[in-house]
Amino acid sequence: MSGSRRRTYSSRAATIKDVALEAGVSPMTVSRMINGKSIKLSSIDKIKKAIKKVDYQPNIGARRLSGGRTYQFLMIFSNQYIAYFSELLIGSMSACKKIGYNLLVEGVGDEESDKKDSPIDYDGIASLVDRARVDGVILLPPICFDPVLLDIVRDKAVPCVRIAGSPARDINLRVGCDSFAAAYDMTNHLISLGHTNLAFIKGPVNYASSALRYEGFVSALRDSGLKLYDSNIKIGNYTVDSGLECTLELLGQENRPTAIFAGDDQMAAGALCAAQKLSISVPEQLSVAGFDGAPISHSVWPKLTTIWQPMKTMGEKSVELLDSHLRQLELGTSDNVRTSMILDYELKIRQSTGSVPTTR
Amino acid sequence: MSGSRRRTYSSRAATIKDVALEAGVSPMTVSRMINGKSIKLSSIDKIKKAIKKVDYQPNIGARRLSGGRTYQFLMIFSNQYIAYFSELLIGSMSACKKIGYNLLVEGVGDEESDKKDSPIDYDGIASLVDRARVDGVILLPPICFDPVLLDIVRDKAVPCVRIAGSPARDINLRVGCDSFAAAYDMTNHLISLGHTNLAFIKGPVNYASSALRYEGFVSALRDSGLKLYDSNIKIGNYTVDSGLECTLELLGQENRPTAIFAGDDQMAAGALCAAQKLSISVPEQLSVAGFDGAPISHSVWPKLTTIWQPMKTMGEKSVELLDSHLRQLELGTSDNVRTSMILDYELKIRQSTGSVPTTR
DNA sequence: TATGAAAACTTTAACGTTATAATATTATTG
DNA sequence: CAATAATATTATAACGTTAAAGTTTTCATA
Repeated sequence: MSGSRRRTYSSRAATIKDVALEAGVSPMTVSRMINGKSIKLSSIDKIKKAIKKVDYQPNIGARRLSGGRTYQFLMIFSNQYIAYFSELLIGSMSACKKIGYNLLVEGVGDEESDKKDSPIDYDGIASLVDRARVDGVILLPPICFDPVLLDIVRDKAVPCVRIAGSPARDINLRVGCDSFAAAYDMTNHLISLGHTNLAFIKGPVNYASSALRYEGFVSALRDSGLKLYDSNIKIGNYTVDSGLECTLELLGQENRPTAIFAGDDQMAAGALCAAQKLSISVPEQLSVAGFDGAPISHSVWPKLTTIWQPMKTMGEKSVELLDSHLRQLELGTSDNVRTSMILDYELKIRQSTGSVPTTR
Repeated sequence: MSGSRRRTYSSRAATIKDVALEAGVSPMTVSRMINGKSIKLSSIDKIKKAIKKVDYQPNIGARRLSGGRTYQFLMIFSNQYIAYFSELLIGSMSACKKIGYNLLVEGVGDEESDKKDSPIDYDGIASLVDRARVDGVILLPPICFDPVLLDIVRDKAVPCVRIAGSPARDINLRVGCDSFAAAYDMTNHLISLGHTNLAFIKGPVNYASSALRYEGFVSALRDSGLKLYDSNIKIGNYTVDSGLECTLELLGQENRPTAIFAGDDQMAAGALCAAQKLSISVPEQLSVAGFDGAPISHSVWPKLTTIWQPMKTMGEKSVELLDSHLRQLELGTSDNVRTSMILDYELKIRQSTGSVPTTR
């Protein structure tokens, strides 16, 4: 009975038993407390103190083994938009660590960004949810718009958070920014610089975010009484190359715009490339704006004026949302769940936008 | 006795017991087999078949609870070089999934890339290794060069893989590319284009990778009998801005180089910015080469000629190396451990390098 | 062939948590 | 205030694996 049987570690981590002993209650009461079940007020205090005193942290292995949960969330991202997710991932991971969860990460789609069609391995995802028995799923854009994937998630009846533009379908957990308002603000920034001939490069048509950003752009123009030329609307696919293509078209036109608002930073970077190719200087002769606040936005020259989104926080919040949702499910408390979280964005004015050229 | 007591899932995952029953041996034999202990040949076959038949996958929670291991690795990266690690991370995660491990991820240093000094929270790391009881640590560059961190890892006696340039100190597990050879090759590529006046932008002096890349450059010059001007060596810090600064200096000189080899892609991107600022066209008037094959290398225009490194594979291999090291430790088999893995790089010739300008 | 040592295997108990069921306490009602 | 209902607590068993100890088999040697 002299201590632990097998552990070779020098020090032993505190267990729930230690807490119980310290607080003078049974281990089960401590467990109930940790899991948010109802507890006598007097006990709550004692247990909290005891937890702090013995520096207790739940053993995830034991929890998983005993309980119905797996204490794992699954984050699904698109291999085509890796840049997007580093910060999100970091945020989610740190939030997971806090609540004693593990985060699985799965990339879907083809890794070559060249290939147009990305055959997603739906069966793979489905079986992953089955085998790994994750307690929740986090869907990153753009796959959070994928109808097949959404159906799978719904069929598996696994809680799911979408990180993205708009509320949609049966999945009601969501973290995002107000894309419409952000695009509206950015457009007004351009208008305030004196631009009257503005162009917009949309993202893929089947992404909800594309539409919202575009609508914000259109609304701002309308509210300022500015005309929107059809020829100033191009459709890209959130890649540098597509931004370059679209911009070449835009700048090759008769009635050339003085400002280009790209639906994301990749395409905005492409726009910069195009301008450079044509020896058009930014921002003197052309203003370029992006969206996302991706790393690339300050790796190019001039640095991109863009809409910065709190990616790390979005990652954190998505985990917290899942967690509170699970608690609600468990307790049977219904309805008063917060299902949607809209976070603040920031309009980052940098060097790629400037006042409208006087002569032309 | 009617089935499981509490699980609410519809189907039950196969356990080691099921395998044992199917194979006609005891669960313990199956366990021993899975953990690489010596087993009779005849049994191996039966058990393998049984595992496949019942579709068995070890329950990580139970393993962790029972055994001495935690089945967790910790990956430590620098917040200042996030772009670096997405692919590495993905590789490591997928390898972890294969061997039933979890991957914790921890960023250190300040997140603002502006700040010059990055106060690393060493105590935080130390306590993380303590509390989380990770079975192994993966150190990404540049923190794999940090002497304090290396000391901590050694003191904790936790197995550690370094992903980086050179073998060093007491930590002998390592995955990387041959930086010297890669830089040598790249330099030869530039020389083969006719350049004779080459410049190099080094990374921070205390990073081993910086030195190796630089040495490769120097050697190639020497082997071709080319002169290396002191004024053509600048020191940056692996950021776009520093690349821009250094390049402005280089191009402001009397004896202006026709090719600039930057120690990494970020600085190479900065070099492109500088050229653009000075209206020097790349590659017509100036060739620029990078190193790493980072995402940014094909987000700029012209696309960067660079040394592509198999980041994803490096991530995978680092996990596999840790795993086999742990097995060796457990079995007591010594010495014949593979401690270092050098992977192939690729010289990606893209648009930022071209033949030496004829007139100047 | 008997003997002992090594190798392969099995039994038992334990890891730390929570589900369930049984018990104790508190609150509510007639 | 007794009786009942509601709430809070506790005891027990189980989750799936592996360490340690005990048992059998295999193999080499006397």
